[in-house]
Amino acid sequence: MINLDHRDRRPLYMQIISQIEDLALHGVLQPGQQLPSLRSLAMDLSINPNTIQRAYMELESKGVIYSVPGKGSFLGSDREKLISGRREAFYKDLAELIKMAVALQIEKADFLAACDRLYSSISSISSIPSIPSMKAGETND
Amino acid sequence: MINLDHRDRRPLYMQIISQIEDLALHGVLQPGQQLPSLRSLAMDLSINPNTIQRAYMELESKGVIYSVPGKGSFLGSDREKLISGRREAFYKDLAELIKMAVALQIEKADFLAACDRLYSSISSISSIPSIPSMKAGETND
DNA sequence: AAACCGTATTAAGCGGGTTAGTACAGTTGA
DNA sequence: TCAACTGTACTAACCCGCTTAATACGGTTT
Repeated sequence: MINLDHRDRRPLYMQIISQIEDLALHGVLQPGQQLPSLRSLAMDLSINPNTIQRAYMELESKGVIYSVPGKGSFLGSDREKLISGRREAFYKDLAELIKMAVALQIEKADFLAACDRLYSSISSISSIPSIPSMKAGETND
Repeated sequence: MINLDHRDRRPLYMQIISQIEDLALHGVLQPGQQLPSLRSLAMDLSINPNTIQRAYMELESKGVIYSVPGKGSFLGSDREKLISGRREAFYKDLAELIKMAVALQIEKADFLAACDRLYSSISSISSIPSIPSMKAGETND
């Protein structure tokens, strides 16, 4: 469900945060759905529970998930807010990237053509997956 | 000449590296031009000479600058290589960003329109400066 | 010779990230 | 009720990358 990349400069807890957000964005995680427990996910990833706790804590403060002592942690219900937040960050990154394009003297037409081409090839690959959904049976509700 | 940003997550030596590369790309630094000495730049930025040393060392290993013991450090002569290296990184970043756009379900047309608009506004602001070029005879400061 | 230059090395400190261990309270199901 | 979960909280220790500090050496310039 979650993959940690040790070549990634970002700390583990940040990787976990963004990957859970990604799963929520792609619909692999559904609103209200229970997340793995601190300890089980920690064991799963072979890292310390405290690291998961930190990720969950920040996810909760961002309003992405909510936790109930004794029960578990669950995905929040506002996917829209998550998307809008991500879009904000996205356009900020885009502006930074275009600054770089200008500095590199990449012509506008060339840049737009590259965007066009890349968008097509990428969108054809990463079609939205049709939700696996965890083991049927006693999952929460 | 160089500004360090303590809010920047990147370490000082990396900020120095990229800023010197930027200066070279924009032509503020000319091929063969002498860079500030380790100690003077360190004093200028109020940091330790070893940090400058590390930045210069990596810049040299990247072929951006070359150093002559007893003389100083100088900008290399291959601006083209620098640009092509940057472009490579640029298109890699662009691909990453577009992946994000697809994930955020930003329509291709909207994305391209945003690129168009942003490019125009950014390029109009950051027109390439017509090289100040320091006073002849005097090395930098 | 003096004042620069880059290079090299060792030691220390700092801070963020991570681990480890423990403890406590709420929930759940047998 | 008891056992096994859950999240929460806290402290101590550790690792590691970054940075500082203090030297030392050899080349260049005037």
